[in-house]
Amino acid sequence: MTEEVTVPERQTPVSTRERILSAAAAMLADDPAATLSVRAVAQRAGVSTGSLRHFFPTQRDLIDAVVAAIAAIQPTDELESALHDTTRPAVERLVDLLRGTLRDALADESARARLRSALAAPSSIATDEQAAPTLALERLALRQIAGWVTTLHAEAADDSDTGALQFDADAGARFLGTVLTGLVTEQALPGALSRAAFHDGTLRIAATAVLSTRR
Amino acid sequence: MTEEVTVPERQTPVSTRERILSAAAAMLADDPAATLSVRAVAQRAGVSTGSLRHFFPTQRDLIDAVVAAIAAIQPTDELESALHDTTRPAVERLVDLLRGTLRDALADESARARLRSALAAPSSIATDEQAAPTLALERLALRQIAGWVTTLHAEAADDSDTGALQFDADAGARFLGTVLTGLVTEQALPGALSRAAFHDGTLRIAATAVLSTRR
DNA sequence: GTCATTACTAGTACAGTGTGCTAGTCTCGC
DNA sequence: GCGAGACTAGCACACTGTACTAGTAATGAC
Repeated sequence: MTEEVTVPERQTPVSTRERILSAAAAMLADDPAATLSVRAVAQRAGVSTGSLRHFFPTQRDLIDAVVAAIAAIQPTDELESALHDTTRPAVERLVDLLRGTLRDALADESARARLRSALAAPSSIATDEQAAPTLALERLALRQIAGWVTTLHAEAADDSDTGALQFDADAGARFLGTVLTGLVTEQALPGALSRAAFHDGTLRIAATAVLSTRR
Repeated sequence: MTEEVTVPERQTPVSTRERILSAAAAMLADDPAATLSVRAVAQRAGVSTGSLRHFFPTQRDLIDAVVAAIAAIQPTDELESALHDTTRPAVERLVDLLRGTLRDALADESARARLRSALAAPSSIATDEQAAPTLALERLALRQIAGWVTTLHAEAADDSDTGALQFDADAGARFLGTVLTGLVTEQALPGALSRAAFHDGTLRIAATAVLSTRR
């Protein structure tokens, strides 16, 4: 019998499920473009693939759970407070929010490394299945931007004409996301200094475009 | 055509490369979301994976070649002629031009490689001196876009109010360039397939924004 | 108490993926 | 002839997701 150990450890101090989720989240933090392969997550969590598959029968289930967990933690920036400062034009506020997002992205030292690793991925064609983590996180970010756009657009439409028929906040958010991606990429390219001066102009054009979709 | 057969068949009636490409194109026609796995394409083309890999060392090369072949059906030069096709809305024409530019950029493997290597540079701070080539090429592209914008904007301002005070074509071109950069980058990231559907929407927002700078 | 049902863990097996590698064939220039 | 290079074929490796079985621990019924 021996029973030399494990008396308290026997009953999972942290549940296996928790360990799996936190391992997956850590991997996603290391590399947002990670595929979150079942085996890799299980190994990092220190459990077997069988255990993992008991809680998450399919990879999709795992990814959904991880993204949901991350989404639950999402804190609200102080930038958000500027969102409702109605003393300033809506476009200016949106530009501020975008500028803040851009600044955060550029300030992150590892951002460029992650972008590079994503681009250097061996098979970056990747089926949509493999891209699921990336897409899910992207959707999360876009949802936040879409929230800003919806708020500001409703407000703008309020003090002008009724307008804004069939306004598509998702398309606007996606558009703004693309603009930010472009700015981040350009900033990682040579000659960044001479381009930085144009950021505000570009952001203003983009913000104006999204907030004046009436017509 | 009496002699309907086989005289030239002895020596690869259709080159292996052609067969591979047409097989891949056929598979893409069957299912636009097909993954185009190396083995599946080789089997459908009736060649071995080794042969396929001789012509297309990597899956990326294969897909690029297929996309390029499909894209080649519609040459770019005629896009320019569409610039002055006043029967169509200016925004539509600008979207077409941008779409063509984007397509060319995506089909160009060396463009991706350059983007990757530029981002991989350890300290990409790089003085503006070193960045001279990059900036020169960029200026060239932006000048072309600025030309389009100027032409189309002048036309649009013509049939509406005088407007367009202090219109800045350079800022608009730079903005459009950033959008294109963003799209190219996103397309190199995982999940590109599911994002491609939004390209037109994003380009249309951008084009509209640039061409309606009056106020 | 015993015992059965359930929850969980571990590990293996299979089919599929991209890519590296070697060995063979074939054709062309000398 | 014959050597060099283009081409072809196929296997091996390291991955991937998932199905599957076997074993262990906890829980509840009786």
